[in-house]
Amino acid sequence: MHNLSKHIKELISISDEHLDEILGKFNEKVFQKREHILQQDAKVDEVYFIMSGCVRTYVYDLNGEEHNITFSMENWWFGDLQSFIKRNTGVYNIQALEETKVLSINNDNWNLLLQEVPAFVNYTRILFRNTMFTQENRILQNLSYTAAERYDFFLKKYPNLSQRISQKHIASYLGITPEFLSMIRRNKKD
Amino acid sequence: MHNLSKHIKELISISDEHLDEILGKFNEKVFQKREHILQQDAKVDEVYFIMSGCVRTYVYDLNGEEHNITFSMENWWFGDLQSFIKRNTGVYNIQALEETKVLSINNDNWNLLLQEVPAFVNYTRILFRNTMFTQENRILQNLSYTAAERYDFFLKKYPNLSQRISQKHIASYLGITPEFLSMIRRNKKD
DNA sequence: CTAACTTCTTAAACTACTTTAATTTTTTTC
DNA sequence: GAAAAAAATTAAAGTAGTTTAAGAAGTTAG
Repeated sequence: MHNLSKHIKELISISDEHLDEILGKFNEKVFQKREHILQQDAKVDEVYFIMSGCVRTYVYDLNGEEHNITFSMENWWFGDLQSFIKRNTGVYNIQALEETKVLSINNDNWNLLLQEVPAFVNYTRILFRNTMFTQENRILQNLSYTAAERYDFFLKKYPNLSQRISQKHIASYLGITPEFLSMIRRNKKD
Repeated sequence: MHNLSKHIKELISISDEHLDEILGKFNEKVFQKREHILQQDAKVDEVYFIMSGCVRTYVYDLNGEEHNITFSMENWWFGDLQSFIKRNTGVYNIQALEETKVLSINNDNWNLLLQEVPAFVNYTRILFRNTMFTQENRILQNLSYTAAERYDFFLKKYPNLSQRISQKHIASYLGITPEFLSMIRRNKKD
């Protein structure tokens, strides 16, 4: 449970009892490489904190093409939060890209913690806030920069991810084809 | 102060005393059409809730071109929240597109409310969460759809905004040139 | 260790979107 | 209410990114 307590303590101040109360609501799970953790239209009852490994969250567009919305790795949260909170069936697909160890929490326990542990309200508040900032920057980049520039930003922001994830998936995350990413990489060498 | 109390009550349950404590920390302000509310590199000490009117938030890219990141109108919050919270100078420019009446709250009062009114923590938590969801959907749309499709989504999501805001600004928000938006509109008529 | 499969690269033809520039329409200002 | 300024339209030429297709390199499974 070590990673998660560290993550919580980095964002808020909290007593050890409250921390234990939070940690007690989580279960450990392991997903194999290529295994699907969530599927579109399926029930969503959990969100996840990653201990080790890496996942991608993606959607299908109207032509049935996949688009990677986000990658998540060690010490990140992931899940279909919109569906989890609104109690709808899922809109995202989430797949493990490596063997991935997580801590999961279900909806009942999530709501219990929100009611009983004010520090958890504050922790998730800061989580949401930080995610909001990250997304704001991504929207800004998509509006303002070319694919080659966005690829450079990606490499700088997630230097180790680019070694762990196929270029096909990175291209999809950047909103371009794998062929065009390949061309960008060739041009960078000169 | 009516709009804001309504907005708060729609998102959380709260006592009248706590609501008054929150509302007491705000000031009314009016910005004229075309007036700048925030400028990049300037000090950011306030965030805003809109009573009436409409603003745009934009950045300059490396070529000095403007890009509209977001429009905000009645009953929405706006501001350079990243800079506000991190106590940095601003990265966004915000301009009133109409005469705009707002309630403003400064950083000291914001932090006071977070410390003294647990309901305010919860309220801002839900604000951040909803913004996160909106941004997630926008990223998804930018990855998956053509400019013409994104324009349709925009019209459906903000039907009245398109009458209040110039096409130049809508084009910038969609990440295309005004000329191309003009062509999209012409093709829609046939 | 080899076969089967998936990913990556290259290149040529194509399309969505941009750029430039000129004209028309709308809005602002005095 | 006329003059000036800003926004919208149109069209032609140009460019960033896609599509298609084929071969090379890397990964996975038996």
